[in-house]
Amino acid sequence: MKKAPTIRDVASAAGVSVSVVSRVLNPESGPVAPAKRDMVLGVIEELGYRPRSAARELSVGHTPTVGLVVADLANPFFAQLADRIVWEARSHGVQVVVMTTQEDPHLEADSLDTLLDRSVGGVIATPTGANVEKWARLQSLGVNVVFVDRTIPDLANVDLVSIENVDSARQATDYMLSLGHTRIGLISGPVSTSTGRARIQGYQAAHEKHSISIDPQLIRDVPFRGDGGGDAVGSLLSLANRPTGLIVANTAQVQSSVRRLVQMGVRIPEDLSVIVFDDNPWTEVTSPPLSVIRQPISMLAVHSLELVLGRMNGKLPETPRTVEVKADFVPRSSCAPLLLTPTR
Amino acid sequence: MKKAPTIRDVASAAGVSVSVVSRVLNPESGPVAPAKRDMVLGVIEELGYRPRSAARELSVGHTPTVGLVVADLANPFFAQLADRIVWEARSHGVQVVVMTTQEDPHLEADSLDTLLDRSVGGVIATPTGANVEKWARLQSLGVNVVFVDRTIPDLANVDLVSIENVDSARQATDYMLSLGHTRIGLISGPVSTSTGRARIQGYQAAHEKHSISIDPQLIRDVPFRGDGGGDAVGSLLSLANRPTGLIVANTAQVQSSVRRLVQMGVRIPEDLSVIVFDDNPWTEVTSPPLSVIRQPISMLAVHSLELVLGRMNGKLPETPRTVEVKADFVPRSSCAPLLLTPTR
DNA sequence: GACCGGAGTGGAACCGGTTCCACTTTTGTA
DNA sequence: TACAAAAGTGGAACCGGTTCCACTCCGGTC
Repeated sequence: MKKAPTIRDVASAAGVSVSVVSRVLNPESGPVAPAKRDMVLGVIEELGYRPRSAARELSVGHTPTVGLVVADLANPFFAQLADRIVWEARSHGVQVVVMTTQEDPHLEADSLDTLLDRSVGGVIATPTGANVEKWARLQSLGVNVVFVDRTIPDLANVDLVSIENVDSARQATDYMLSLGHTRIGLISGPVSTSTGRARIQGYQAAHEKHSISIDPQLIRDVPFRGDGGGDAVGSLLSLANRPTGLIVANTAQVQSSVRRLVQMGVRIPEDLSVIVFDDNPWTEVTSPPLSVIRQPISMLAVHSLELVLGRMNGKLPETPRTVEVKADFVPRSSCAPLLLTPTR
Repeated sequence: MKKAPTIRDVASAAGVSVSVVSRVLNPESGPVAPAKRDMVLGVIEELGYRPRSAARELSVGHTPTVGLVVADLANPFFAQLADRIVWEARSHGVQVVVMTTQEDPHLEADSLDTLLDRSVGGVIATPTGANVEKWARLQSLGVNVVFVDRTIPDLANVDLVSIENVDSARQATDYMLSLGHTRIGLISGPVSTSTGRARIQGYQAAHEKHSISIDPQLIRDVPFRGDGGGDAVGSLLSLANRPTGLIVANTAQVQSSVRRLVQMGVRIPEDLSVIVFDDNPWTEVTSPPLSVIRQPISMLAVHSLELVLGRMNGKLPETPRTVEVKADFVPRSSCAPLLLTPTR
């Protein structure tokens, strides 16, 4: 366990000053004679020297690091998002510190403090919806914030990358209505979240277009954590006038909801047509394969990283941006026309 | 965008020296008069002061940060592992920098360099199997390395946390043999990985116990990336004397393998009994639900973090540890006795 | 009443980079 | 040939913490 060489070791081994070595390391910071440059590079190679990022960070005041604050890595949607962001960041030479909130505002607040201590240049987050003042403080200290998937409407000056939530829900609902279903259950995220509200709105819009009134009992906004999806399924299917279609618009509850359907022995699509928000690879191997709203996760990752890096380089206009990417509706065999659905 | 207060701001606002403030921050580093302590804490609170971790890191030489080098967050197994580790680390006040290798030794090498620059105190990793000298160098610079899930036998002095791979594979194979199957396909990870080898070994051990010889054609070691699982399924099922059982012991290829089975219209368990390595929640909602080897992911996370933190605090004996945790075999309805399997 | 030891405090060096500035050498131009 | 501008270099301050050390008070003990 020997200690790593420092810039001064390199300088003295190469017979130059530390300034020269530093300029070799950061070419744009000043000129170096080509011959000397090669020589220094040789010494660096030979000694296996690597600059310590803490030292650099201390003197320049910030790091090429972004914080990623995500609800839950065990949810495949967030896991894939994180995967893409980490990947994309690396290709830009940027590091990612991943934190999870488990949807708990308290933990979220902790995470933000920690990221502040690390003086990250930017944060990409799926906010819980709380901690408004904390987010604002973060921004006032110069940390660039980009929300992805969801947002907090009360917070000004935040970039947002999301899918077209209203439209996606509208499209899924529209499809079911066109198949003749008139009683469609909706399991959404909490109305305290922007995605929850938007998807309910899309659901309503489709009904309006078809001039079909909505039974409020059919809309269930459930928390992301826990087993609310399964419970909602149970409760929806025990309604006197039970729905013939179901849209699960809460990615975190898809698994729970589907499991309950299987446990209850519900036949899909004979008893119930189903569409879920999630392009989880497993949706293809259930029987039948599920119709899904496919979220373009790579696009979300690319855009959010681009935004946060753009802000960090100051290469973006002041005004906050909202990027909405299209989500595809992928029909599979979990939906059938109402005519084929026998009434119980 | 005002700049954050420093320790000197706090000191002058409180009318004390920076030493005192520092001692308030790190109580074990020296005495402070109780009255003064409270006063300084008040000023800290009032100014919203937070110590910058870069400065501390620079002077103490290391950070309470561990690097997590994982193959692929899009794989639910690793995603859950990462989730648990990040979670567990937070409760110890430790940060986690997550990197992914996508099973590429080149990217793995990059990741290690980066972690070195960050002077992390420890690394938890699922190694690709390459970069032996790089790992050794990391250790020689005082970075504690804990491998999880897999290991590199050539590398001495590394802690390892894994499931009982040999035994798990043996158990799964044994179960199938007891059902009367004699031709059991095995899709494992590459033999260049410790898990690949161990699981094949367990498969062989079970056969020996039952005095059944193995047709080498039935063992397919496929890469983690790509679609090797699906291809292996196709090829196994087109053998003249096709297997009546299949064990997928490559977590990354379960999804691909199962998808191919579905696409080919293979009836489970009538045509083929199936066991997979993965306790992915989705295995319960396929039809039929799949028999699985359930990896105790939380245990893996807890142990690996405990090991790496223990090493960082120097509270562990020198000798490397190997922790093997039991993996449960969970029988579901994807396996049937051979008698019920019609011969084609 | 002199002496000792420990609590409490401040000064300043240090960690390993970056960068400003002053200085010397080269190059280019009139 | 003379002189200005540019290229190249080294010294030293600085970023914001930690920690060693010297120093001043105390109270307690013979």
